[in-house]
Amino acid sequence: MNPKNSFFELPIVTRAGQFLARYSEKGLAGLDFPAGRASPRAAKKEIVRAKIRAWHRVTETALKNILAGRKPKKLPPLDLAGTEFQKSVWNALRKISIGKTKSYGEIAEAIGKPKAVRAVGGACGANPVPVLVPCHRVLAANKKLGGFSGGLDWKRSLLAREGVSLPSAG
DNA sequence: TCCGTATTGAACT
DNA sequence: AGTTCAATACGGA
Repeated sequence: MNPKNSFFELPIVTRAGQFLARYSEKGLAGLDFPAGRASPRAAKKEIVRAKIRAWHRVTETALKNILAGRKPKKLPPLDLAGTEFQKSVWNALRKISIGKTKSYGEIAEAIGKPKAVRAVGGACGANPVPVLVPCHRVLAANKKLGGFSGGLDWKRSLLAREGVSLPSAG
């Protein structure tokens, strides 16, 4: 009985595809982009606690709101596994509101380590809960896209949904 | 300890 | 305008 394996994975079906939310006993621990294939292993036989079902409802609503370009009223509790540095970065990311962007350098300054720009990029890539923790709102200094673990198409798409216009070829 | 990284800014062509 | 290079902080092996 590994506590590590006791994650609950539940699908979230949106217009943009089927996301996969992963919950620990403490809250939302991960969110995966649609993988192209609907993973049936998400539907487990295990009894999902009412607690987690409630979180899942909140997650679903929040995710759909963001995909529609609206600010979610409520987020589920987050159980993000990471170092203190990463958590401080993710916390800073959550302060970026819908439709706004910041650069990696600005995030680095926000957490009091202005030189740690590259490390900030690393922490963004390690973000277990994209979209809800808006790692996609971080651009490079010259408004270039930078990178995105879910694929640059997703980053572009998410920003477009929030009304952010990119200077890409324009 | 060494290597890679979703950076950045400056120098060079 | 595109390319290369060094600086820098952090995480994984």
